Amino acid sequence: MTLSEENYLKAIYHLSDTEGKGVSTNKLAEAMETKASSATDMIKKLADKSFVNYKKYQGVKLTKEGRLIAASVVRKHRLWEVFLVEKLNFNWDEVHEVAEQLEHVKSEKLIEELDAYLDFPTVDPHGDPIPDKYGEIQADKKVLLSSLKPGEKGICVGLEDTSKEFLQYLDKIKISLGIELKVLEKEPFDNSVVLQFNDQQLTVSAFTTTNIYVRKS
Amino acid sequence: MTLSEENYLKAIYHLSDTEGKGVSTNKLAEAMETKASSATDMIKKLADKSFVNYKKYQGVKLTKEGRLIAASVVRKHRLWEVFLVEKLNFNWDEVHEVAEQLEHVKSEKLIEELDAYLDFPTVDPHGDPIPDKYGEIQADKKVLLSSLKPGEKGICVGLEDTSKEFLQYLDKIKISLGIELKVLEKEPFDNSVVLQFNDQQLTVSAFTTTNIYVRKS
DNA sequence: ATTTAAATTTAGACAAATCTAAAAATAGTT
DNA sequence: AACTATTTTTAGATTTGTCTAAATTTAAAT
Ligand SMILES: [Mn+2]
Ligand SMILES: [Mn+2]
Ligand SMILES: [Mn+2]
Ligand SMILES: [Mn+2]
Repeated sequence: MTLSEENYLKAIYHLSDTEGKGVSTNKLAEAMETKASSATDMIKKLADKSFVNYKKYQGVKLTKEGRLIAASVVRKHRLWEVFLVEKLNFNWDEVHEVAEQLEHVKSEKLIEELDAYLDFPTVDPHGDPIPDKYGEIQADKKVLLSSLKPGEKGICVGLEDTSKEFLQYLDKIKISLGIELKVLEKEPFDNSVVLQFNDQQLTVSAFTTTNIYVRKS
Repeated sequence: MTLSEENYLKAIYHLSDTEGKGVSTNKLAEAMETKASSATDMIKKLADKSFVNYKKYQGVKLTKEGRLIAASVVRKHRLWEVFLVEKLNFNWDEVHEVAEQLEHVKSEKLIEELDAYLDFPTVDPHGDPIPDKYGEIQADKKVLLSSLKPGEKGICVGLEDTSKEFLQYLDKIKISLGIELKVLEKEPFDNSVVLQFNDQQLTVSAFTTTNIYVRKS
């Protein structure tokens, strides 16, 4: 596995929705910040190695083998993110670039020992689940904050958008994983929401409520 | 800096003796496990970027800038080796291959935080010094075990050969860094040496005594 | 059912890092 | 000093991953 192959498999993994449709060449190229022709080239190579199933013009789907490799890269990425935050004083908006590099280090022992050293975490610093060594993730019944009705409460357990900008915004308004959010009011006009948490009230935009996952409480 | 450029600079760094002579193309190619023609190609590229001084047929020398980059890679390599041994239960003969990968991860914060997390170690698990962030290493007045005369004692502080085989041999005979070795006898015939340590006596070969560094005690 | 637009693939080129084989330079030896 | 052996460089080819531009296929719209 080359670095590039791993990154493409990871991108296909993230773009694969649960429905049966394959990932389109354009979507893949966009995710990889490259051109569609380059994506086509790589798709062919991955298909040759039978990490993906590919029919011309029909998009790609991961094979069982390809999905395992992709999940293993995601596992490493997220374990390293935990390490950076828990042990090396990184903030949650600083870990991604470094984890992008660390996820490609090859050593079975390294990742298993790291997992143990971190006490077998199940989620990364952004609330995303960490696949086990067989590529399995235990699904969490989380819902978007925007789905809560006024009066309902939920614990913040994850994010849809994990961009640096959004993470820094959440830092600023003091929303972090584990915090309990109560929906006080919804403004039908623009779908903004008044939240209560930490003994304060704050109005947030529809963007914010559709990018935060909660477990109802 | 590409991965390949970093590895070549590191190889030149390790091959540079204190005398003024440059590193020969053949020596460099051998160290990189590649062909001389490939080494020449890379030397030209590094010279273009002024990381080395190069005159055809005269070998290469690192410039100040090249030496700093090489030292930084060595610093990362050795810090990661410490991490693997101290935190992740690696043995000293298992760390090198993984450190070869980790040394190329780019993040100023990562390496400085790792350094602090490890409590600013000065040597790696094999006793090799860790350059500081400016590429400086404080030289240790260590001598080869073979230079001790019968009756003299020394603390084991480093190794010349850090191959897996030698490390595993040292594990087997229970010699590790920090242990005190006393030379009881030298056999002129084959330069084998009778050592006393840990309340036991053991005869070791000339190879062993010329690949262990001690600080006289 | 054509025509137009969008998505996708192909063809050909390029940079990085490597190789083999051949040429050139240096070092060692008579 | 001339010849030989070794070292080093050059020339040309190869692989990987990328690009642009053109051709092809599919989807959408008359
Ligand atoms: Mn990430
Ligand atoms: Mn994450
Ligand atoms: Mn090492
Ligand atoms: Mn070492």
